[in-house]
Amino acid sequence: MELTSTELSCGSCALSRICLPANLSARETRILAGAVERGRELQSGARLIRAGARMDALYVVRSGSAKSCGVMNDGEEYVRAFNLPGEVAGLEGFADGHHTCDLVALEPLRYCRIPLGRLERLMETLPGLRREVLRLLGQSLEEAQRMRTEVSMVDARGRLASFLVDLSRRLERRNLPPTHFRLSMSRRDIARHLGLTLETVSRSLGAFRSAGWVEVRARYIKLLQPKALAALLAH
Amino acid sequence: MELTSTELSCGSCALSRICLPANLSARETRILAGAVERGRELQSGARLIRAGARMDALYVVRSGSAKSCGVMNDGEEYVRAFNLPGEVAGLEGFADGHHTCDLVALEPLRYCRIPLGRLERLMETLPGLRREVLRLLGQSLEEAQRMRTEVSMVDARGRLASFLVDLSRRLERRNLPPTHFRLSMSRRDIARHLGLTLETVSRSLGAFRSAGWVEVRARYIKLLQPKALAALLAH
DNA sequence: CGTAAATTTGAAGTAATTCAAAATGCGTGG
DNA sequence: CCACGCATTTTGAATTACTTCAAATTTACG
Repeated sequence: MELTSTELSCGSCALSRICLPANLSARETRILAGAVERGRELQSGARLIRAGARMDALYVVRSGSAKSCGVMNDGEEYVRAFNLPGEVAGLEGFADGHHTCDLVALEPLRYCRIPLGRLERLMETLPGLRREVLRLLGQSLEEAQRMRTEVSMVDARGRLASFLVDLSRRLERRNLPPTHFRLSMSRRDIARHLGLTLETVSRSLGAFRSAGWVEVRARYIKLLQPKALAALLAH
Repeated sequence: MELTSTELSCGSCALSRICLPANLSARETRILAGAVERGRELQSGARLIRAGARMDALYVVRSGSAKSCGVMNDGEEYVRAFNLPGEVAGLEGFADGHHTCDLVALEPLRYCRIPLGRLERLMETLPGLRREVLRLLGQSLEEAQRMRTEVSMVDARGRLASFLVDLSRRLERRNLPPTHFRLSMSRRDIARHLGLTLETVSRSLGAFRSAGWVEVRARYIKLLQPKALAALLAH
């Protein structure tokens, strides 16, 4: 039906400026849209991707949020990334065709799915898509490497500040309030992401609160002085 | 001259099983080789890539070794990776067309260079090359994410053990002695790579020596009990 | 409204850092 | 070849940021 197909098309999606089609021509976007499958709504805790599974598609968060996570051999969980709407997950599967971490919904989640076979065939003919996939991979790589040096060189407060400022920026890009938001992830998830314990995350947040930089009520965060947080990053 | 062109061709390069052509057909390798430029020998300390520079090519170490590094805003150096022969550097530039870290020779270094324009044109027609570049990016991403969780979850000795075991594996793949090698990087470089201080690296190596797991004489390392080191990783 | 989960707060312990000095290795020129 | 001097590495002692363990408090949800 006309309406449904309009809803499905990337061209009319609110995320198109952020998502994979961001830098594609209208024509390329239309063709890509033909390969995109829309997933049904998943509930919090649902697993979109499982570590070890064959990589059969790219997944894009459409609404809600997710974490890319796994467990170390000692059973400890780690969190590689949090995924907001428009962000592509599962790219690490390009390494050997298998995923190495789970993708877990943090709240009710809708997503799009681009089967790998169709993506590869489209990349053959669409140079823009080719460039975009490379850009996406490069961006994820850059981000992972930046996070790596951050975890090893910056102290707990610096890392938490960086996390909050980065999240704020990403929300802003999505036209969501950048200074007044709800964390969809637990303190434990944040800690596992930043290489800290949940107690240290809580204490650092407490320090920001005491300094008057943020307002914290459970998972609701208000950034009162984002610049003070950003200043922590400059060291 | 015939000889020179033979030397230049990827097909006859000793690294072809490890390098970019690893999974390419003979035909694709031949075509790719036509786009590869051979750099002159650089001396230790020379900078192949500069952070901030426009990404104009992919660089591959042909002999010697290099580090991918940069400086934090507080002036501290960090080391994202060490690059051995056959390893491609500068992939993070795909993010926005600019490099974000330097590539510095750790010893006399020879390299190959694949201009980006030619690479992109070749990817248009060579599906194998396309897949290989994606694989390479995926692998770098996976590696960066793995390192990130390692830095945040594993203690100093575990990280150093992981570094030595990984290096050993990479040397082995290159038909170099995996248990008896010379480190081309300083303790400081290793520390900056693992998110430690050089003193901690030295002390951890000392602990391995005391345990009879390694023999250390300056930069010469002999792995006496690689399995003991590998066991540290399993936690 | 009540119970389990999540978060905060507290106190003690520890691995790694920092600062400092000694020892070793390495290249250079006598 | 050996001696010199500088850079790297090792070793030592004190400090500290973060963790760990434990308990109180708040929040979420049936």
